Amino acid sequence: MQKLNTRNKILNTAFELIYKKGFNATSIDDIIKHTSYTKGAFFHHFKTKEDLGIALISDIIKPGMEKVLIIPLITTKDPISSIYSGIENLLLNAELFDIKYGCPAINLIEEMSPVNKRFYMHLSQIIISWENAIEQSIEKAKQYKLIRSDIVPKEVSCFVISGYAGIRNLGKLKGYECYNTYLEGLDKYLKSLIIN
Amino acid sequence: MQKLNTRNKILNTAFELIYKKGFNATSIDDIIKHTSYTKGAFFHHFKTKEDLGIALISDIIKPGMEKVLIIPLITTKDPISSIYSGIENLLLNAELFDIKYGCPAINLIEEMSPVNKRFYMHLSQIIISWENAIEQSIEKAKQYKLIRSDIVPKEVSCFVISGYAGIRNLGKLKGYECYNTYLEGLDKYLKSLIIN
DNA sequence: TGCATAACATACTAAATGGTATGCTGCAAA
DNA sequence: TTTGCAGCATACCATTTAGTATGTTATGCA
Repeated sequence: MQKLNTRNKILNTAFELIYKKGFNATSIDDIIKHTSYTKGAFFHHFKTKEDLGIALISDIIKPGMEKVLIIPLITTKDPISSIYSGIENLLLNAELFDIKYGCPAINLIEEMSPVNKRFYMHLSQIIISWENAIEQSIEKAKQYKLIRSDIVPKEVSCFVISGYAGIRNLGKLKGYECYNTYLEGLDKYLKSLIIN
Repeated sequence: MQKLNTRNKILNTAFELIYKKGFNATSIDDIIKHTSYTKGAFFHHFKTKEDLGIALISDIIKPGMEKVLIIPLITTKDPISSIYSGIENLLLNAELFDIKYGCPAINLIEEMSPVNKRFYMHLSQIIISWENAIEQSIEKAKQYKLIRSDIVPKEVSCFVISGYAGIRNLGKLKGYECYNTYLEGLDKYLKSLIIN
């Protein structure tokens, strides 16, 4: 559990604001206005606004994604349904998230990865970890004879991850209805991999 | 064809910059610096920066999406392969686009639709048009007995559109390789709808 | 206890930002 | 020929921005 020291309080506040408004559109003044601290505290704990963004990814986003999407995949005995339930959990059960604002990680990929190398590197690492976890799950499922032998792990991970990223985008326009529609589609797709 | 008057020159320049850097991160000064005009010209043709953004959607993005994704679907005799080829064209053959910067429409949905009602309305309209075109194509394909009767049009449109949006996001991190991987997956998915 | 340093607060700055006020110029209509 | 206005240019402005300079206070440690 995260200790609620000053740094983490600022970080959590920044996370919520940046999640809802975007990184560039959220000012440092705006962040500290939502805490009990001042600019001195902010720049004592973070050298630049960019550093805050990177800390946000490392300390909040990355652990959050790993907890829901990656750890379960490593430990499970049922890889296919774990791929599904990780995404389902993230879509339906993440209390901090609001469908209107999508997924913090995907938002930052969209906004920052093309224009900032540090953001790009750190965000890439999260997605690569997820990819690897999915691909290893598929391999595992192959060994267990759970899925067809002609399935290409990299294709599945690409299809699953882009589907998640996309529904987070579409959800901003269409609301919860499309989450369920997408989850049905994902379920059918994953089941189509299984040996009959 | 767009007449290259002052307004359209500014609009085209703004489109390129906003496409690459995002709406908020692109300043009016930056836009006019890339044209032969000044701030007076800008505010003569656009009341506010927001108005420029909306004009960008109406005059450039919407017609572009309609031309590649919607018009072909309305006129085709082969709905399923037209759904595929529209996306393939947009991914591989749009010269103005760079995989690093994704899709202008998807970018604006991500950045602006949660925080600006006018952006939300105009961008929604584009996606709804695409949805409708896909769903009507699926209906048409059903009538032609090309696809299974149990296929739900809304599910297909949701799956296809979110897939496109998602691969635009993932592409920013992973480059062209994943476009081809995704297109293979899309092809397999669409063919799974066809009657054997 | 004394003291160094961490942990903040306050006040400030230079640059950038969206937008305005005002002026000039050429052209079309009367 | 004059007049009005579209189509710009120039100069300006208030606000916001990330970041700094300089303090003050708390705290751990010798």
